[in-house]
Amino acid sequence: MSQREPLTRERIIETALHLIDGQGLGRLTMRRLGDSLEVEAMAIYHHLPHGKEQLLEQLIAHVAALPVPPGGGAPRDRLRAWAGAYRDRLLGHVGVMPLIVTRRNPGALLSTTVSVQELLRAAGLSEAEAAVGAHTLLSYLLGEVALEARERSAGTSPDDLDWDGRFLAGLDRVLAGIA
Amino acid sequence: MSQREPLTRERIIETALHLIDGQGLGRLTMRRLGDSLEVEAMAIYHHLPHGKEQLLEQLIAHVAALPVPPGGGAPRDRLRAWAGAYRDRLLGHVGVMPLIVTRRNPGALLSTTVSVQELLRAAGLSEAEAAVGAHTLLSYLLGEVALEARERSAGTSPDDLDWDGRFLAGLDRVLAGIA
DNA sequence: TGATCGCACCTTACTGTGTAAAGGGCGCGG
DNA sequence: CCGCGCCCTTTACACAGTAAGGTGCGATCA
Repeated sequence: MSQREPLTRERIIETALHLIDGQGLGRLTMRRLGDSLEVEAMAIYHHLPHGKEQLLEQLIAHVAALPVPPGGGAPRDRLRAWAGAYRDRLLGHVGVMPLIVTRRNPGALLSTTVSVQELLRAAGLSEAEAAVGAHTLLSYLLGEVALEARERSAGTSPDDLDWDGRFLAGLDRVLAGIA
Repeated sequence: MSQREPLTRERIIETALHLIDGQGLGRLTMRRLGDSLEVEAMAIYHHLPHGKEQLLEQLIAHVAALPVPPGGGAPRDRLRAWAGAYRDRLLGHVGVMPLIVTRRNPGALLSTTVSVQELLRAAGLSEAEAAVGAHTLLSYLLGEVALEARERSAGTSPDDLDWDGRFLAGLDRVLAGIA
């Protein structure tokens, strides 16, 4: 009895994410993660040979990869919708933001950027303009969420700023310059 | 002989910054910092009672506080000039970026934001518009530099992207939506 | 002058971290 | 029934931050 389900890379990552969401990035520890998985810490290395480095990389990929969904409509509207969804995703895992913004990660953010870039390209912009536009939008979005996450990670937030409104207002200003 | 100069908070912070710039944030250690200062690690606690936490806080304040300089000229030009200077400052200490973007810091970024906000206010924008504008510009700037820093912290950069050009192009698009 | 005191620094030691290395044990093919 | 290989555990190490208390030296004052 009490058959625990098998240890897999997916289960490790999801548990780690859950741990971060519940207790904060600072408390994500190999041993604690092991405890949550009902396994010794070293068992994790069997599925993630490069240890914590690899774990964090996977976490970034899991949270930060969210390309613009295909579909029709005005480019600006599609971008606005996507940006809102992306921000929600990121704010849903504020603890991972430091990793996303900080750690070099080949691919995770790239795929997202590329999808934005392609949308802009399809909307008629030149390759160069699309590249600048995508980079600008992603910079704003990540910067904004990072600032927001910073503030929210304080204790009970005494500042009841209208983050949503501020984000949307800024987003419109940025989009105006892009598409 | 070999009188070492007295240990002060300023000397500690500058040495720490130098250490980060030279070896990376990951190698900033109390003991290593002590070595650089020719002092035992615990001596630092006499000048920074809250230890590493306080040290990092001071580092952020030292690097991230750079208000818009007073002066005349078109608001947009002043903002463009300031943004370029701020980015240079941040890129001059890429190792500190993770701290700036990540750690809650009461004041350091705030004073900078406020100075931008006041410039916009003086340029004729309403309080609300100025707040949104300042927040948007700072979000873009920090996001852009964070992405840039991430990429540059890779080994010898094989990607010879024109970061400066991209930053300036994006900056103009953002400024167009603000002032 | 000599005793006293307190500042600035050092010594020691503890907890917690990531992870290398090697040891089980259990199921499965021969 | 044997041995092998996959997963996991055990053990151990170097290094992190820092609490607690000791130490020496210059300044102060009788």
